[in-house]
Amino acid sequence: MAQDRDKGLGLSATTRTLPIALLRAREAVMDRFRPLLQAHDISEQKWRLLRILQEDGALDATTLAARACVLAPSLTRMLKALEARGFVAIARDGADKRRARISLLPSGSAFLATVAPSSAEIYAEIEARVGAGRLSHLLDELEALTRALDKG
Amino acid sequence: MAQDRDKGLGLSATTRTLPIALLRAREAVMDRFRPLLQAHDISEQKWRLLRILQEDGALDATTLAARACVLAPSLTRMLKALEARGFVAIARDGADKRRARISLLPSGSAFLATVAPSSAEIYAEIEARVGAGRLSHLLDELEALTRALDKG
DNA sequence: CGACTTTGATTAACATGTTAAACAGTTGCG
DNA sequence: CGCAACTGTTTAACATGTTAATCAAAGTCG
Repeated sequence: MAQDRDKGLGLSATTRTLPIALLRAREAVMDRFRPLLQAHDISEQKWRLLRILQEDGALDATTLAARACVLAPSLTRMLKALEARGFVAIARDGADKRRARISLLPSGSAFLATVAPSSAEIYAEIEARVGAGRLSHLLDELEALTRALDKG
Repeated sequence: MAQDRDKGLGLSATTRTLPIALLRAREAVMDRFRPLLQAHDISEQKWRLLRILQEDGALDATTLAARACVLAPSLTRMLKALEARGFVAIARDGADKRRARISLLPSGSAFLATVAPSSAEIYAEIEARVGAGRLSHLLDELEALTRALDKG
């Protein structure tokens, strides 16, 4: 939109650019969750891995990395930690021995069950603050944006 | 929204949660900018610092960190690199010697001018793909979300 | 079959995120 | 004034992001 642009460089005002607006919004959201995750000694990224595994079942490393939005090297390191904690198992695929098959162990599942209620509570608080309809609409728009940019 | 919830833990589907949706959207956007920033040997975060300084003028470290969404320790390290490259100057405030005053140098300004056209071009491509009205609306909603969560 | 390419995962090296601690400068108050 | 609390920045230590390089296992093609 023309009114978002400055005169000098043809760039939008920083508050009206997707990279910064998305970053600030995400920080505002995560600030609400960080105390909970910290209390349970789990990072935001590892929590994401557990959530994806719980939702999709066992996955190979590449798929898990893509769904959780982490890069392969980060995944390797985090999986070691989650394995050491007894939350996941890492096995080699029988058919293709390059592939790692990551699965959620019972104690990982139990951990999810422990933290989930507080997490849902925080999310409900956010939903109440923003408005359920508005939040749902925003998620739709974010999904549309992602799809519009993802390929092509 | 009820249909976003699973039966087991009371958590929303990962694709319908703000943290992951915002992360994926941001990744999709940044994937478009990364090649440009890489070609000019500047990180996404340092580019943000330069943009904020250009927009707001000289700032103290705390304010700059808040606007650019970086933490103080990261800022310290990045400013050293930007100072070494001749893009910014770091001076002590006269009145309060604890405060660092960060200002954009001419060569930093020139660098911004060099990269800006390509950046604007990429942003225009995104705008065309998503739709200008839709994008503007999304930015409004993101700003509203951030404000709704930022304090209280 | 054997050399070449490709693929999935890991390792390496460095930048940034993140929390806690240190440190100097400032403020408040007896 | 002098000491205690506080503030802005830096340092330290470790986790994660990021790219390039490595490695083993599959696939390709002669």
